[in-house]
Amino acid sequence: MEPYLRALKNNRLKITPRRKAVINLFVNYRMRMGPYDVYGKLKKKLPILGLPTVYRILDELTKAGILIQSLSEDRQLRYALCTLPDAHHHHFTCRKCSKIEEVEFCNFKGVTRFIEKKLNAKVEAHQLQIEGLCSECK
Amino acid sequence: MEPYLRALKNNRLKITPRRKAVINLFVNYRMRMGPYDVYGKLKKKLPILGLPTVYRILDELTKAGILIQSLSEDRQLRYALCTLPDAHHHHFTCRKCSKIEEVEFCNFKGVTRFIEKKLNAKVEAHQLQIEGLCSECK
DNA sequence: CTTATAAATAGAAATGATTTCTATTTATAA
DNA sequence: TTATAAATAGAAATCATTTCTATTTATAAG
Repeated sequence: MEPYLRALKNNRLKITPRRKAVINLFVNYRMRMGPYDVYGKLKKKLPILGLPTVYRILDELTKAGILIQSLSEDRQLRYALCTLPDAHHHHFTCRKCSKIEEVEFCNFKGVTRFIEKKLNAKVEAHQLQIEGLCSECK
Repeated sequence: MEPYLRALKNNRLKITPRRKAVINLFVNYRMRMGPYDVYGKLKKKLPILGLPTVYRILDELTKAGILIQSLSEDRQLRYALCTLPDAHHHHFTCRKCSKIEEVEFCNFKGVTRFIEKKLNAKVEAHQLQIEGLCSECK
């Protein structure tokens, strides 16, 4: 918990009960959740809570490097705790339980070389979504 | 044009003026476009045209393998003509002119091996978005 | 410990993409 | 030519997300 609170401070974000509750939720549920999931789970403990607040907090925590975003199949954003905030990496999402695991491996150089040579283009960014079944669900 | 009309027939889709117009648009504009772009461009020639029709046609043409989908930064779907309907491949999108180019290269095996070994998971699908500047825009 | 201030929040309302629904029209196969 | 299922328009509904405004709160300075 402490490193996350430190991250809040580093990003000039006040430590509020709502933000702490959101972080706690992700620490406890190590899966990806969308704004409405978070809202639903927190509403029990914090009856006075607005959905726009959840949207905003998820966005702020992402900018602070505490959460990462991933696109779900319905094109809505889901969030999960990021434990590798600094290194370039990808994420594996379990299609059954929604668990997110970090993948510290990227062999994107080959594709980049191919594109820059064959298409004579400049590659600026890439985003990889990997899905499947985690060790428990398969 | 003929191969696309054949693809319509193969998918039991009637050859209608609207569908032909959408295909024609993508043949002429070799860039990615969203439903509203398509609607705007076609509305000039076909004043009687509904936006839901455009949404539906784009979806049908995608299922028929005539178009491919790509997610734009705002998480909305964009479409482009697919000239490699059968082979697994990825797409490069120019950030400036929206042109889509097909990338006949995929070195996903390395990542898959890494994940299946390290996480003991089963990889079922991957989706790669590559962006940058095309040869003309860079 | 107060207090001042900017930041954070609730709740209502607006926005905007996408889908649904129903009546009408149309492509096409017989 | 005609019957039929498929396609379409246009209005309306849906639903995620954002904006707005008044109120509350974290926190830094005294």
